[in-house]
Amino acid sequence: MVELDRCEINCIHDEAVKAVKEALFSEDIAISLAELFKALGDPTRVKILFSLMTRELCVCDLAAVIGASESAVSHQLKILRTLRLVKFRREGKIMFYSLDDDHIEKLFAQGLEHVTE
Amino acid sequence: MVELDRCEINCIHDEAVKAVKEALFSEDIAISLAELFKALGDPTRVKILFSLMTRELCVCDLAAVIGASESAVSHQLKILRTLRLVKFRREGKIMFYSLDDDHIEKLFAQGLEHVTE
DNA sequence: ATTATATATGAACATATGATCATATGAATA
DNA sequence: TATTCATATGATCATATGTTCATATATAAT
Repeated sequence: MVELDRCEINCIHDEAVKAVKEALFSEDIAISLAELFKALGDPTRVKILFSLMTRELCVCDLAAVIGASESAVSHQLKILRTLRLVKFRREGKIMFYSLDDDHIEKLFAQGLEHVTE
Repeated sequence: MVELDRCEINCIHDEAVKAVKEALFSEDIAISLAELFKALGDPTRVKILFSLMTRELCVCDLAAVIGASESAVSHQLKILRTLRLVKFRREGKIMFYSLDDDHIEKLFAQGLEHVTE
């Protein structure tokens, strides 16, 4: 608040701030977006999601593929489920997980472009 | 390790694990990808980046637009700079920040699709 | 019914993160 | 060159995060 006052007098470019503020999406959307990206922001979850891009897998297989404990994988799957990034179906004792939609593929493709360029 | 042994006997679908393991990218890439997404996984940084999609802005303007302290913005800009998500140019005392490439726009577009559907 | 198996969940712990405050830097101006 | 201003940085602290271990649940098999 105090800083805003000082700033308005000295440095702020008023029209720029006003214009950008109007274009800025809502707090809610910013938080949702951040939550989505945060879910993708962990190596274990990245590996889980990338593994599921090939085919559906059970928790045990996922753990073996990415080299993590089944408990750790299960915990991370819960986060991915909450954000509707993965879905699952039960077959007896086994839960098969798969990607919930194709957004992840596209996000990964974009992300890889940035990372590998 | 112990769990792997137990698992191999009981639950693992060997060919599936083998196939997916081969398709899986390297540990390094997984970590880089996670770092990129993690950088996008914070409301303050999301707002900064989205603001910069409209036009270049100085630290002071950014702080005013998103309603955060200039110090907080500066700290976050450092993270974004490290990951080559933003670039900057100096004009006297003022630093103007802008997006470093167009990947962020595409990532945001994809992310918004998921979040708002 | 009892046991085994696949997965889920809760508690605990170490580490990471983001904001704030104080201070430092670097450029313009008096 | 002394001061002011815009930004950067370091320290600190409260909170969040991810793993592990122990335990619970749900299904299948005996």
